[in-house]
Amino acid sequence: MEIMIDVDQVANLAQVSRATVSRAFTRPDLVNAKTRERVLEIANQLGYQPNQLASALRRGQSQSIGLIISDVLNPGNAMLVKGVQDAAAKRDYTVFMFNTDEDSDKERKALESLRSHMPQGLIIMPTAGAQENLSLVGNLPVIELDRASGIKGAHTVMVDNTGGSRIAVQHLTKLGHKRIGMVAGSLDISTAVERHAGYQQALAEAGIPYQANLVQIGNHREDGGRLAAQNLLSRPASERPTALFVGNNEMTIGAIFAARDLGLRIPEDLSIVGFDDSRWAKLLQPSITVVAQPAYELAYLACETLLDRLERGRTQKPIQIRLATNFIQRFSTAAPIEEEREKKKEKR
Amino acid sequence: MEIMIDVDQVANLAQVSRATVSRAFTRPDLVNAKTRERVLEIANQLGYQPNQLASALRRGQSQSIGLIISDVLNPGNAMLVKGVQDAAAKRDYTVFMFNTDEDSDKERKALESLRSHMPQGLIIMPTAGAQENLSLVGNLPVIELDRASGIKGAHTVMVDNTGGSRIAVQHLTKLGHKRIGMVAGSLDISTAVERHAGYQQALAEAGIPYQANLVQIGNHREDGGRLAAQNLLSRPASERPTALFVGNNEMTIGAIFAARDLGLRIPEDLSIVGFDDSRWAKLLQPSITVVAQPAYELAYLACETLLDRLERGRTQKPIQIRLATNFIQRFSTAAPIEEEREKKKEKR
DNA sequence: TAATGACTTGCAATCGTTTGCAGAGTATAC
DNA sequence: GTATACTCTGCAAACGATTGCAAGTCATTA
Repeated sequence: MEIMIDVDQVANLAQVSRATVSRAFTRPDLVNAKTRERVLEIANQLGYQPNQLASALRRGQSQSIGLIISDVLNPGNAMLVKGVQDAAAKRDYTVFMFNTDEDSDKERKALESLRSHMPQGLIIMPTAGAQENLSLVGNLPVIELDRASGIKGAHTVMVDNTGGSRIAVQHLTKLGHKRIGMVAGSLDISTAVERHAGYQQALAEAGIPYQANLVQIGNHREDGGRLAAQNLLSRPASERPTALFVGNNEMTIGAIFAARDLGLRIPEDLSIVGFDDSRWAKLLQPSITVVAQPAYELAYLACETLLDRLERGRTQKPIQIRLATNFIQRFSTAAPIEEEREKKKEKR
Repeated sequence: MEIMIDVDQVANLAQVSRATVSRAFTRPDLVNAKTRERVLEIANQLGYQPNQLASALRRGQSQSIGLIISDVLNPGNAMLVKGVQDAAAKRDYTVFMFNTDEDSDKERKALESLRSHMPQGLIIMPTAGAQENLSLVGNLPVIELDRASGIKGAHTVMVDNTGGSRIAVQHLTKLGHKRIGMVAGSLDISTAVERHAGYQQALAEAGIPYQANLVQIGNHREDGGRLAAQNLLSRPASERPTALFVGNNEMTIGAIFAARDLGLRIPEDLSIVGFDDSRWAKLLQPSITVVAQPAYELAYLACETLLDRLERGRTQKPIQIRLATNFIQRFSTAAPIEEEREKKKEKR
């Protein structure tokens, strides 16, 4: 990399000034067609590429954006990363990625670090403390991805969590389930709140009273889901939920393990619906019914929206996009056993 | 972000020169304790942070490294990303990540784009065309992660693919399998070659002749694995392998589907061992026996190695690190059925 | 008292681009 | 032939930090 060649070298060989070389790249219309060709030809031969750092410094535009995500290890988030990267690459932007691991402090550090790189915009999946942290970035254009920080007037690109959850739980009520448990995420995260709301709506619609003790909060990870599900499933059969709606992919794994630990068969003894699709949901036997999110599209769209905004200038109204979720019925749900018995009685 | 404050603003308020402010941050020993404190105090109040771009430009050191990986969506790769990021963050380096999707052209583009950001080093999971592409980066310090590009004298940090595969296949031969198939990756990738070599070694040790037609090449993805496995498993029972060793995680999924399609029970009719551990390998019933890779550690180590090299200067000899794999025996393998019969005969 | 040295600080050049301004050259209109 | 417009190019000043060099202060030493 010590062999970097700069404008001057190209300029010398092409017998023009530094300025002309620069313009040949950035304002082709301003330079004579012949000279431009000559310059580009020589630049190409030498393998010249404008130094982004210098260019960004001078223009005050870095041609890069920041991406702050909670954890790449979650396959759903990896999708988000990919979507953003692809959209950015398509328009020749570079992305700086940081992981917060759901930790507000790491988020603040990431923002500080990011700031000194002069990104032109930011896509963030905010942690619970984002509201405060985001003041650090001044008036940098920000798009909140997947969740909302709660900042008023923020631009957001999210899925319809409430609607998705509602359909999932409707599916369960239609099967005849009356005691439907939920393993919810921590309620300081907007997605968790919305999914919980969808659960409540579907219950209400089915005329089933909401029982707070059927909702357990997990920590968004496998162990949290397992604990929460254990709590719900180890109750005596008459109080035990016959179906479980789980608020994200990792916790669904925990819930499945909990069911297995207790010897509950899926779907005979317990119906399960999870939020987020995944490799294993398709692969398991029985495969798991889920609310799938268009994660890639979501992220791609968020990035495009951000870049549009950067290039077309500020918009007056906050952008707030919601993408629909996709309910995928597989084989982890069935009518509850009591229900079966009642049907048999009726037939006689 | 338009509210960026620069050295001069701090300098003015602190009644010192620009130079002193800069030195207060970068060479604290060179400035009087009292002034330094005053400067830092004021800088802190204003929320001043040195502009990385300007700093990098002037010093010729960007405090950043590049990371080029084939695809974040593969959970194994996501681990690599996390490992590199964590190691880099710990030492205040920023990482530029690019995906190649195993496409040589994208790799070249990534390298070009990277170059203009003046990274100080590069960690790359090379594609098949990397040997050529890497000439683009001049003498930038590079570490090859997970695979080798084939460039002589390159620095590499990889796992012991051959040894790991050998143990996996030994496990199968010890169970009594004679016809062991392999779904291998494309042989222009070093890991695929090495894993295939381990397979051959284990067969040789068990006195089983190598049969080329028991080895099918897949494309590293699920569909490729499925096709390859279908080919092997749809043969008449007398020619069909009783066990399968699959070269990576995605293809293992394909192989499992292929087995299911053909109504083969695991492990009764078919034993399976995969390379790479994963969520679903633990979760499936039966859970899948695998060769696990220390992906996070591998990446962390690769990044540390690179940064050490950057800070301590060039090393004379190429660094070549191999980490051991971990064989995890689960429930997807068993003795072949013929073997069982023979045992019963012996008992009489 | 003058000289030596240690310790601080500031000046100004520099990193590689971009770009406002002005000047040179050519073409068009009167 | 002169005025006007237009096209193209170069000069030199930025962008925001770092750093070699020189100069200033002060204490110590001969």
